Amino acid sequence: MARDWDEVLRDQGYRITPQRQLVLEAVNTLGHATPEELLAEVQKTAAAVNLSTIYRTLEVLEQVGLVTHAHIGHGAPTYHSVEEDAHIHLVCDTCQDVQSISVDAAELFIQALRDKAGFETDVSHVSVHGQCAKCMDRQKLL
Amino acid sequence: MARDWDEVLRDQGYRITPQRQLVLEAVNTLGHATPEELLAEVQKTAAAVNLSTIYRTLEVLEQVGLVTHAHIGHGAPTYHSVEEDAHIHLVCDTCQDVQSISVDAAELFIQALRDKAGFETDVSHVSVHGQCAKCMDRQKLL
DNA sequence: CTGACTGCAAAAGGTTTGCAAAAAG
DNA sequence: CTTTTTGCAAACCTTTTGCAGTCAG
Repeated sequence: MARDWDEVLRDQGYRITPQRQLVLEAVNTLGHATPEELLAEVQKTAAAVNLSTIYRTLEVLEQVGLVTHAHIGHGAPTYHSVEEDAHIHLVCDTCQDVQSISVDAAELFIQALRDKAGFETDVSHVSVHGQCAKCMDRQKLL
Repeated sequence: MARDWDEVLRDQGYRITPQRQLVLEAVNTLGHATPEELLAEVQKTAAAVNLSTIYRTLEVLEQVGLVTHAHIGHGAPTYHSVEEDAHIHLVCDTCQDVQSISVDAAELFIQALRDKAGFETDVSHVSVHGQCAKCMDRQKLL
């Protein structure tokens, strides 16, 4: 779990700093989180850390492959640990709820994209907009 | 093509204004466009139109079902005519290129989401991030 | 006429940048 | 000691909002 994340950074010429460690831990702790939420989490331990450091750190962590992000709706992106199970976001455009499902459901689809377009999908980065079961039901009642 | 778009608006209690007509025409003309691009297009005809009108108009047009939007990457969303063929966006995270493919490739996937999660996908709103064929090749050369 | 719609300017949200000080190796 | 990284403040970009005037019906 707590891999040699510092190795990964060092190998790419990056330095090890408490800020980077804290951001990475926050991503792992929160599972899904926006930069703002990560800031709050990090500041529980180190109140002096700045938002711009969060952004710069996430950029680095993403570059070396320790985290990924996905765009869920209009607002801020959410960041995930790479160690987490890959998942797909289903975003309900009516109630704004987000549910995660296993990537299994998309296996064939992803294969099709690879075959047809030579496109290599970043599985953890897929978000599908639509309407969730709850909101579908609610609509039927009208 | 030039349907009774005014009917659609009127039926929902909205008024017909030149701005709404121009924005709708711009969406149809441009195919894919961000609010800013739509503004530019509209201003070719009516220079006084304001950006906030574009936003408010798009909201209305989307509500009555005359346009849809999809999130492509970090930046601004792009709007499409509903009359256009539904398509899925493949966004390359390396070169930022966007290609559109037919929704056929996703039929089974969408069916799976419906079965497993009761989730009704808004097909024209799906964007898939990853790496395009060109960038995959380029990477192999290194 | 009356309420919906627009333009304008200001605010809000999210992200980026320049710079000097601090810290890593 | 050199170079990266950080904190801070300001800039930036996109979107939203309040308000007074305008226009569609």
